[in-house]
Amino acid sequence: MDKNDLLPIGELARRTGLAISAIRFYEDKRLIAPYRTMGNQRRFLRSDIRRLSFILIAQRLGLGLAEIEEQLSTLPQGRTPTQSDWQRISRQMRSQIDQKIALLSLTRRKLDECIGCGCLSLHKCQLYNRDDRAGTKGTGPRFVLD
Amino acid sequence: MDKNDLLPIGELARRTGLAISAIRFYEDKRLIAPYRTMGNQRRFLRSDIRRLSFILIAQRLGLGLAEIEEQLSTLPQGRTPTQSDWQRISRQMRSQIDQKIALLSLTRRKLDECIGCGCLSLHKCQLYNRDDRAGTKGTGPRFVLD
DNA sequence: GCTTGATCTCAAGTTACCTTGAGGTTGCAC
DNA sequence: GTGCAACCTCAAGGTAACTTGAGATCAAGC
Repeated sequence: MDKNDLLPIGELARRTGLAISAIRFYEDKRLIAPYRTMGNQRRFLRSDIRRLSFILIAQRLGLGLAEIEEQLSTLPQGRTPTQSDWQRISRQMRSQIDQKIALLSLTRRKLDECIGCGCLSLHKCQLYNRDDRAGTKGTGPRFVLD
Repeated sequence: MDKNDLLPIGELARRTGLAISAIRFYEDKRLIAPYRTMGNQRRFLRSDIRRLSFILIAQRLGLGLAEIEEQLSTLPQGRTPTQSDWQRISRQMRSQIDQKIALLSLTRRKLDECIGCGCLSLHKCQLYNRDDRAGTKGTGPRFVLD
């Protein structure tokens, strides 16, 4: 492996837009595992740029670092991930986006149904009606959202 | 105003599924402003259930409590919000959902373009290519995402 | 070989969003 | 009028995702 292929942390930070502290933090959380020089400085692979890209994208989709770690842990250890490794993980992300869109569409539909009466209950006004009927007994609606 | 229309905090918690501590916390953050009994206990309006519903829904859409407070502050003070007050605010929420869906669709489209090569850069592989060409000078791509 | 910018570790701080606990008070039913 | 569940305040703790600061070390050019 060519030495020029290894990036110091500052370079990686510049390339990804992340703060150096954030990258170190991610290492702490096992999202990334750089080599070390004899002097204990971190050296990253080029492919780590993509790894960090993945983290940024996945975060945007609302995943927590723990979940992201889970996804990343399916990448091969010891070697730079191949194109098809990334493809596999990209496709999974795509289906997560699909799910998110579906959920939002559902929420929108429910909301539309409620705009008519302004109840905001997301339950076809059941909550609203129940309140109006002064129903104080029974467990009542515990969760406004599914 | 009928006394029976006022709910103690425990009741509100039961009805919304929120923890009592969370409701008190929201009061702290000025998201809700209950009356007090002479003995200093909180008493909520029925319409506060909807207020809390709104908070829960808006949070799901990714709004922070501060932003939610901003929306809620447009509700009339001193009186129970009317149907059309809630309608106005619901419609605004709807457009926020629309925006969110649009953003996700865009992300999905970009991702699709990238799955072909597995680069994950969301920039039509520019990042990937640049790396492969060992371009170490220039500022380089600072932000992987828009 | 020396200087200087980049890097290191480790502890503590930050913001958002709450929960938990201690210690005390209220209010309703009997 | 008493008991006890439900309520109160205030301070501190918890988690996620980082940042900041102190004090020390590394690496690369001159």
